[in-house]
Amino acid sequence: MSGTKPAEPGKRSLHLRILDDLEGNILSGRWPPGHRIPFEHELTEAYGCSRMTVNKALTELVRRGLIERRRKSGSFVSRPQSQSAVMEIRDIKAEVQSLGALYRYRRISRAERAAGPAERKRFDLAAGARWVDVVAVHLAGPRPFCLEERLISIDAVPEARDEGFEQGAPGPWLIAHLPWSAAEHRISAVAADARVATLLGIEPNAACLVIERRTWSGGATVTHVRLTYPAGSHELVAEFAPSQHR
Amino acid sequence: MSGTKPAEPGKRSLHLRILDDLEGNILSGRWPPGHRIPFEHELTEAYGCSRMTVNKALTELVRRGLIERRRKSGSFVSRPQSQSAVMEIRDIKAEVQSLGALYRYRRISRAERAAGPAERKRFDLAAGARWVDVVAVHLAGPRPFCLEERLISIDAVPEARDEGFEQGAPGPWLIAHLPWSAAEHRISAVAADARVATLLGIEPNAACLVIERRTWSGGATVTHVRLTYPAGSHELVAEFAPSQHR
DNA sequence: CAGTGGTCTAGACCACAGT
DNA sequence: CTGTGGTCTAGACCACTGC
Repeated sequence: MSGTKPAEPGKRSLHLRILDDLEGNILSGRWPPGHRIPFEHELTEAYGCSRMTVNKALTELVRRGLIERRRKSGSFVSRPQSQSAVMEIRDIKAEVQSLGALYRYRRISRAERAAGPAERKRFDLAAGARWVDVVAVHLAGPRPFCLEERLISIDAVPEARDEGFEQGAPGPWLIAHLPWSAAEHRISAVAADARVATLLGIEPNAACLVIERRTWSGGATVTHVRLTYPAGSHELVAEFAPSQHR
Repeated sequence: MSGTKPAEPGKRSLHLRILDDLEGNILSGRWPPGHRIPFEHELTEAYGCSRMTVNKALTELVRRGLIERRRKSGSFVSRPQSQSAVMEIRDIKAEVQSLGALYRYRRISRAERAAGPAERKRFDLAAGARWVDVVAVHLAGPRPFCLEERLISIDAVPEARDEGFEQGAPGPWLIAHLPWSAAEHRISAVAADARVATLLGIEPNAACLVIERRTWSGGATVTHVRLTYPAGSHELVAEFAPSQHR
């Protein structure tokens, strides 16, 4: 009377198929943040399986941070957490303030322009793609702390057209306007060129830490940011403990 | 007839307790890599619960990479994978070779010495703790690629006493001799001082990327390494996609 | 109070790898 | 063939929370 559904040959197990389906709906944006996903008993019916099976998929989505669950209310698509939970790249404002310094933000320039051919290739953009191109400096007290060079795809985030980014940095603004996305970080050291040295108030050729983050969703780049920190002002820390059940 | 064990108040759920117990045995080293952990039916008996419950804990251990399971044979403690699966910090040799260059390794010095007071404090070491202190250069073709400054705790890895590290780098050697451990990375940019500049064949004050990795197990630091790359020779890449079921 | 998720059971069939 | 893990079922009781 029990022990059925032995997983047909060549097929992934049922709970993985359910997981893929749900995750697909979330990552594609079909189910935006805040959306209530079907109840367990509804999924049970839809897939013709027992509750434990759908529960396994839903539990995994919780672990991945894609949904949050509340008794009596249901399960809801989470809002993407700031940047990346893996490598703690926090909000620059919070970082400066945690150093005990006064945080200030100064926009240097903002332009709207077409993506060049090299950019289109590097960032998987369609022909005719356009950027909002922002340059800004984050300050800790009197000293420049970090130079931000930001590109935002107008196709992906059309609201960026109406934003001057004069008062607030693009990063926090984007978090509220971005769908679920993947990110890639590149971290390197460079010698400051003349322009960067001027903007950061350091000597030309001084050592800098550069963090580039490319964020994309559904194949195309959504935003790209290059953060340049004078040597010594910033350290990236990542801890990899084998376990940390919150 | 069913529906028992409602999780006593104040207690974590049973599968989490089982998970903690097993994980404790692995991370403490009581169950070394390769050790066969109890079969599901044995755990079922030991905890007086159903198979699904122990399976939930074991499945989570697989997900965390702490065990591997083979039908008919059982479940075994995994060997710690090279460095960190999260941030791809690969073997330096492999990295150089993937650039198409000839890899060479040159040990500069090796010493055995007591840890200083500052080190003991920073690294949670007992009084009288001793290091094996190795300095070496990794080369890509004719050019220095990376400077390695390595400390190995003799208490944690006594076999290091018998190793000269003249032929092979400490990193690969350690992977075979280390128990499960946690790691913390610090990434920063620095200007090369005179000594580093000489060893790497670059100008003094040239920009360098520095990766420091501290590895510890059971409270005390096992090894600490500082890798210094000339700017441009090395980039750290980390991708954070929301999903990647292997 | 009622509906949802959180957890658990006591089985079951199957695939797979050692013997 | 046998023993292990992989998966699934059809229930169950409980805790929490919104109404």
